Amino acid sequence: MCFYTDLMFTQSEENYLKAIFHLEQEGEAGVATSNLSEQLQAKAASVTEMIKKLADKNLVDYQKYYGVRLTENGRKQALNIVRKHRLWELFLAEHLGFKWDEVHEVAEQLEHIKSEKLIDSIDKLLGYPKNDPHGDPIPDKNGNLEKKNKSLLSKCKPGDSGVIIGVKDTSSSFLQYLDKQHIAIGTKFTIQHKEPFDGLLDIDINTKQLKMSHKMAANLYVETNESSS
Amino acid sequence: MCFYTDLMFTQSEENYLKAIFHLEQEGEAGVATSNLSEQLQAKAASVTEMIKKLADKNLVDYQKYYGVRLTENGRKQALNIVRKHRLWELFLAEHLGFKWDEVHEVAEQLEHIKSEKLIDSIDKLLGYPKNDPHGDPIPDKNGNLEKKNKSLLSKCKPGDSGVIIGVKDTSSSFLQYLDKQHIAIGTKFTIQHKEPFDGLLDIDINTKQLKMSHKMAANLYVETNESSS
DNA sequence: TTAAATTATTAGGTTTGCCTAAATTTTAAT
DNA sequence: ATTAAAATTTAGGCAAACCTAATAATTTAA
Repeated sequence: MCFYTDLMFTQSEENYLKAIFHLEQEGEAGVATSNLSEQLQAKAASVTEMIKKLADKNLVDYQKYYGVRLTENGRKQALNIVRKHRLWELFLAEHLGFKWDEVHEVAEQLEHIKSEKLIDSIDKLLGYPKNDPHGDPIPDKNGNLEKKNKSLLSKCKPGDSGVIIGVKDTSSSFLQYLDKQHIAIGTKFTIQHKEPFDGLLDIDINTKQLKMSHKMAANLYVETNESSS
Repeated sequence: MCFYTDLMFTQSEENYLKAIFHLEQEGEAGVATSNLSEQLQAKAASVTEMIKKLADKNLVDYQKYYGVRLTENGRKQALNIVRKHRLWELFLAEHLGFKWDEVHEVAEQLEHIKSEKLIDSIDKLLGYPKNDPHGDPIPDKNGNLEKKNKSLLSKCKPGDSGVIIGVKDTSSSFLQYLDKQHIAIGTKFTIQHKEPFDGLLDIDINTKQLKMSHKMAANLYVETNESSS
């Protein structure tokens, strides 16, 4: 029984909306079938099929062969799912002792629970938080998403200092690697030296001096007070 | 990806297991297709079909035309779902301010989330509780279900006193009616008089004298110190 | 600019879980 | 004991969401 004029969506539809949203965030205007196919671990043919369904429901604009974009309504729905996902992640971390590399998988399931009261209560319990355990912003109830101007640590220059505010790669292996190095959201750093050849950084972090690979730096979002130069 | 030799079940399969479990509790040895059909709001033909699938997976013993019973493994799985349902109900009530008539619907969804760590954490957070908000016992991790000897208030005789320990009907309307009368789990009572004609009770409850219909009394589980008679 | 390679779509299948209608078995009543 | 009623199962379909294989459009590169 569904009392809403506002339709409800299947888990699969929700996953598509979320995937399109994330790929749009990555820059492309017009998300390609192949990218969705990869993101969703489904064959391209399946993606085309679902895209058509979403287009029929006015959740996406679709032009054959030229990819897909969220409509305003589609974006609103996607943001709501992202909101739920990130709130659940934070709940798991803060109230149930999950580590930041453990929250994603379970949140993938919890995000599909249909109860406005439930998610609003979780939001309240958490104190209307702004960011999830990976530093990603949590959309508010109205779909407003804070757009912090974050940059990648790999773009910083010697002399720059700042704070880690997020991770790009959220894989368990990367997050556990960060744990091992005691790097977390909020950790402060100063760049001492950057090797021109391979981008290897000498970086002050946690009162220690560390050699950080370019690959690692390219997966850390930072907020900097740029050095005067 | 499923790492368990122990299979995982679809939501629908889980709902069937749970429904069979509940109907077995109601007494019948051999749950009828028609009862499952009613409980699950599905047509009898659909039930027969699913029963066969569960029988193939050794979750139920099935004899055509003579109903279905859980196997030992089926019972174990059913208890696990019941456990999750009741823990979620209590979590919603205790940590998110849900009223006892609001918890069931959401728990119906949450019970299907697949994460042992999640439910164990909730269990721990709640302090390994023994009962859900309706007074029903919560199976432990090993599938042990406390079997309290509860009886119905409607079976009590004048002079009996005791405590409300559970509700049989868990519909919103009944639960809200109880709220209105300030009757809850733990509420004490003494029966003053019982009308032979229609079972209407004069009952001391909440320091007030109340007329309680037989129908209402037949939906309240109690623990009594029977009057010496 | 045209052919080859890549990408996307269509066509036709599969599985799950539901349905209706028809056939069968059990149960109840005379 | 027989028949009518009720319950159950079988048979055949449908929609969702996936798949493979074949076809078509676009892009790239010679």
